[in-house]
Amino acid sequence: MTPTAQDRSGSTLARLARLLADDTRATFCLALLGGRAWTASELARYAGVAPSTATEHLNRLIHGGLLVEARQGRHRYVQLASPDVAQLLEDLTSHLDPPARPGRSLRGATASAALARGRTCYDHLAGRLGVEITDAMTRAGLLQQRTGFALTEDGLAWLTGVLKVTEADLRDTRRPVARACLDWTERRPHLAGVAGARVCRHLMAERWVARIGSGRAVRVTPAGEAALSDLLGIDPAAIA
Amino acid sequence: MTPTAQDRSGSTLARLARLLADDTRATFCLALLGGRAWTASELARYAGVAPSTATEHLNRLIHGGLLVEARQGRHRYVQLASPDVAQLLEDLTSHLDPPARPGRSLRGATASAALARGRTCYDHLAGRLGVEITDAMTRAGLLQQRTGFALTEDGLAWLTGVLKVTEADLRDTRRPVARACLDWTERRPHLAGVAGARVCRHLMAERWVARIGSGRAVRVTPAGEAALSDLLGIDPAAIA
DNA sequence: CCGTCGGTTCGGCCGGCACCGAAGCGATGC
DNA sequence: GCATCGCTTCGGTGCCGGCCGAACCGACGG
Repeated sequence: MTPTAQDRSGSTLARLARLLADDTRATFCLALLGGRAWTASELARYAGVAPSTATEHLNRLIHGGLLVEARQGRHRYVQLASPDVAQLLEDLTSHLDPPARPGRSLRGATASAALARGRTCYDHLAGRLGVEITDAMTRAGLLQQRTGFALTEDGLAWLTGVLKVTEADLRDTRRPVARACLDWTERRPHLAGVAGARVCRHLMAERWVARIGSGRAVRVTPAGEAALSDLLGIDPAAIA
Repeated sequence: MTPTAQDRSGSTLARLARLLADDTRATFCLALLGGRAWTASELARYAGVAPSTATEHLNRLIHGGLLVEARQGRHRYVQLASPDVAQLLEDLTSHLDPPARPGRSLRGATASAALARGRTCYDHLAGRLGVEITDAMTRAGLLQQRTGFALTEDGLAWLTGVLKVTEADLRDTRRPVARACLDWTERRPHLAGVAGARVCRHLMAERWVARIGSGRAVRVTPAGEAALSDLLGIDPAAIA
């Protein structure tokens, strides 16, 4: 026990936690976890606070390094500062209490059902869709989760061959190639990291999955159902 | 944008963050991240608050599910509730600002130097020692970090053969066998998960590493230097 | 050029909460 | 038995920060 020599890290941890310790700011961050940039007033309306209140919160989040802004004309666009921040938020949400299934109103129920079915998690896919793709890749021997979480050699070849991802594109960033992201609704791991981002980008580019409205939710297109069934043997019913 | 249908998750995230959003509570949690159980007054003295204040904080942390208590006579021992909570704290600390090298007083400098050299991170090893072991295992082909983070087949055999860990002991828990834990001082990944815990337990049991005092810091014994050099080819100078 | 709109600044209000000291309580030890 | 010790409970205090509305500013559009 070192009475006086306690490292100053407790207070820096507290400072970080304080940024997320408010309902409104937490709501902002989770909305931004979808990966898109939002304007200040969009967020204000979404969270149900006055514009002036939203301004103060955004200032704190930006100053704290969680968000970055891009001003365009009279608009102030904000988004998560980096994949690092996105991972931080994923980590936190994966430790939250059970998702609380019900869903009160019909609107709420259908909206959260859509999120549970498929959504973006910053730059990769999550929800039942994300888990299903991960499981299919594991069954196909492209991914192994027995002694950790990593692509196999076949998986690496699949990414470069089938998805046309270059080796350099996978490698020269400081992020891990593949990591597990624990799904908040499914309580199961799904593929994140650079590989997860590339899979998501490819599926979006081919229009196999598309965003629903402006939120985080995504749906699989008819062409996507066929392609996923073809590429990974995913039963369309599993992701319907 | 769904004005009213925002999922209630923002407020549960905020509730979790609020538990860590206070200097004193954060200091408690980081102290407990060492893995040992502390009494209430130890923590109070360590954080520099009155016993009554510590009681209130502990109640909140326990009620919030981060800590569990064990009462023995007039003592109240607390520790982290689960490896899950430990991982949550690791995740958070790995996203903190740079460690701020200096270290003002001599006492503070030597104490934090000891922590940087080697420490426990709940149930596995961290600091330069943890990173060095991880790197050595990677060089020896026991671990691969190229396409993710996982033990190799050789690594699995090494654990069961050399470290006498049974397959069942590695498998039948819900935790991943191997995962990366980003080191706060080194900014590099080191081995966590069940495998990390077993390596740490084995090294402690053989008295190759030993705790320094009652905190998180550990040191390598002379026997440990020889064993690590022998088993993994680690240069004693690298972990001195 | 003036109206509108997105965003910001400022003042003021209010609730929550971190802290302490004093008093109380059960366990321990002499 | 009494003194001590670890912990808890309870009042009281003070501060921090989340919220709003009103006024303001700059960008845009007719």
